Amino acid sequence: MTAAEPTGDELVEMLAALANPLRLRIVATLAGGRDYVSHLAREIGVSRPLLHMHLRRLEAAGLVTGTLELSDDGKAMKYYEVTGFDLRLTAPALAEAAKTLTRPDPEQGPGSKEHS
Amino acid sequence: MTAAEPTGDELVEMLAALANPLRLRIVATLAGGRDYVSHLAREIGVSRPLLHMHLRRLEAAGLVTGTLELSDDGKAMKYYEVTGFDLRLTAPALAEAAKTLTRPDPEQGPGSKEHS
DNA sequence: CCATCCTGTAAACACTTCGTTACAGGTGTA
DNA sequence: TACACCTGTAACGAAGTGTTTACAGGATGG
Repeated sequence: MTAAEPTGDELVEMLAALANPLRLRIVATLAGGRDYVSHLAREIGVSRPLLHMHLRRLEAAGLVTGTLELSDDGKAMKYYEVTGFDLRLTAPALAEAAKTLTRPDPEQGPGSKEHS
Repeated sequence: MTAAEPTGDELVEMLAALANPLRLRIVATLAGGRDYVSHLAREIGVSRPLLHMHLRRLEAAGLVTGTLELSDDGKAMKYYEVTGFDLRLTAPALAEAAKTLTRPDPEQGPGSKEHS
């Protein structure tokens, strides 16, 4: 497997996703086995809408994946599980990743607010 | 040396410090050698006050260290350099770190806004 | 039909973060 | 004196983030 190194932008997104106590706990809990949203919310002790938002961020960063499945009694249940990520954070590694950063300063889409 | 694993809270702080394009670039630049604030600001292309703020965050997270030195012509110059951090981010490692999390939900200081 | 379980999303608010501008001081040199 | 460096910090606005509450639907079982 040996996942390819992420780009600078992807790395920032991953780090931002993990840089939150609640999201860190979500990943930690999922590391113990897959689970569906409502149950996971009860397990951790947060509201479902809140968990839903955090899971979206974690999934966007590629740290977890969700699959919609049907239970025996026909309910639609979304199961999440952790991906096999493996990041190494050292100064040289970060220097390498920084080479592929595309947004050093917040630049928005073209044609929005050009001055003279 | 083999730095001891940080606590969950410390890990979150480190990740939050690195989860920013500009700060990532700062660490990347310092990985190439120590530098003082004003020069580093010109190098990267940001204002000094802004760089100052980011350096404080990086230092608070233990990723860089700053030392105030006197140059040959007597100017006070603050040199920053990266520390020898080495973090491994995997699901099991995060699960281990999450055990030492002390702030699952944002709790602010006491006596601020108690209701009846 | 009503209750209970699952999903998703939008509105509103508090709070933090990011960035600029402006100011404070220090030293050494023309 | 004025200028060119260096440091630090406070004030302010813009933008992003985290959280709650409320609402939308679909499927099963009494």
